[in-house]
Amino acid sequence: MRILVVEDDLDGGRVLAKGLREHAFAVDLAHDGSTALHKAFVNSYDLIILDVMLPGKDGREVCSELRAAGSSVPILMLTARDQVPDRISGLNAGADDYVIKPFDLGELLARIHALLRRRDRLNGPILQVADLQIDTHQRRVTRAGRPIPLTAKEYALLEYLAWRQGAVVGRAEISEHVWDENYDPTSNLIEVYVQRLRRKVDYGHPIRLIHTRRGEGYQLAAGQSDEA
Amino acid sequence: MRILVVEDDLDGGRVLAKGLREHAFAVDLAHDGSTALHKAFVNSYDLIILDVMLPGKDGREVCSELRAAGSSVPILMLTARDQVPDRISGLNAGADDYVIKPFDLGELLARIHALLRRRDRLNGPILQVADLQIDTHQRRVTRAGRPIPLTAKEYALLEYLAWRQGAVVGRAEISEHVWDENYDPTSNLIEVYVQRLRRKVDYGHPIRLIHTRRGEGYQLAAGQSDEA
DNA sequence: CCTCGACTACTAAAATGCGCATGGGACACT
DNA sequence: AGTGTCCCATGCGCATTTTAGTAGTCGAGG
Repeated sequence: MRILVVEDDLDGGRVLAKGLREHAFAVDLAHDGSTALHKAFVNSYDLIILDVMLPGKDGREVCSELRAAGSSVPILMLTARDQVPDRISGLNAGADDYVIKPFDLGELLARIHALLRRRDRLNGPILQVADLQIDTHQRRVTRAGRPIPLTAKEYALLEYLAWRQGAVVGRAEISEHVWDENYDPTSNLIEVYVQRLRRKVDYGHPIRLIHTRRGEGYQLAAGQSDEA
Repeated sequence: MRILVVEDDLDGGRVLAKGLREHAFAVDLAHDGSTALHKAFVNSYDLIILDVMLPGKDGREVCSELRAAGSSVPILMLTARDQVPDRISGLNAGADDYVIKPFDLGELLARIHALLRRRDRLNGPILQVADLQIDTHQRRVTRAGRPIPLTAKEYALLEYLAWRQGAVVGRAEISEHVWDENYDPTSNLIEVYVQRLRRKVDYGHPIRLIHTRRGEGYQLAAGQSDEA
């Protein structure tokens, strides 16, 4: 899941980005409203975290411009404690939720997941593909009841594939959602990580879940006969 | 919504079928694995409810054979309470969910709706030409229920023809959409790929779907008028 | 009805480049 | 310093794509 963090405080932004990356999000940063809008239009984010206080265009303006442009990306606003009216105007501008600074990372993550879930119309935090279960809250993966330890990137990739389960997912889509704007399309990172996931997820199981569609992309699904 | 119930206990099956019909499902019954497989191939169900305990082929076998044949129909397994390992092996065989017998009809209905909802969320637009079906998300093609494996280019060509089904599609249009700007118009690539598609799609079927319009292009359609 | 030329079908071999595997290096955090 | 994750680079096998060549079909005009 790829997130855009818009925050004028450089350090604050970096700290937040790091925290999110540890929880398997791909994070881009923007430090002012115009940059934020530009990035939001160019890339496809799954969520945008928007500080109200920004140089130039403030958060509410960014938000309403996005909505005016027809974007339905979930937006989470950050507001300072003493600016209570900001909450109201933020929601008015089209934000989906707000969090008061200073915030606890755990709470922020909970709100993020709630927004993502709402968008996906998922009923719960568990993604399931055959006997593979992914708890998106705890970031825990099990297959046939056995826990599978994954690194942040491995998890991010698996979760994205699971979120689009059944569909053939192209490399461009994967890099868009699992990596950030610095992804180098000539690298073979995706293949490397798919291979790592296979070792951990598919090894020793009768049916494979991660399928290669040569020339098209990858697919996470239960039933795939590779020939016929 | 059409459901296949596979249950060897005649009374149990009838009771379940009645309960489902009261909730507006169309229900077919099968009492053993082979019949179930046959019905599943001939008809297209929206969901299959599969008892693990069956005479002859058991539920897991039916399940994995369906998956091996490329079917992606949602499968809900019924397992007895004391056969806990069945849950695992059921999911292993490619089932999407399981319910423990004896079950409450309300709970079963909830699971059914959850699976159907998931399918709706995940299933993309399906192109259909006579008995040829193209799932554009899974990139899977079936004719008369049988999966047809295609390479990336073959699929791209077929999807484009299907997208413009009925119309006569010229070579220029095909090369524009299926190949890139470097396409060499003196090559016979299109003819080669049309030929490959015919082998896979039309061979062994009474009606041809891929038609040549001499001097004009090609056409994907069920019944073509042979004059001009 | 036959012939001819243009268009299309089919086959097979050559070339391309995708995806897999693996190991080592950069970087950060302990 | 040590551990682990992420990223980069190389080489290879092989499915797919492409090229090329021959056989076959169609339809109009003689």
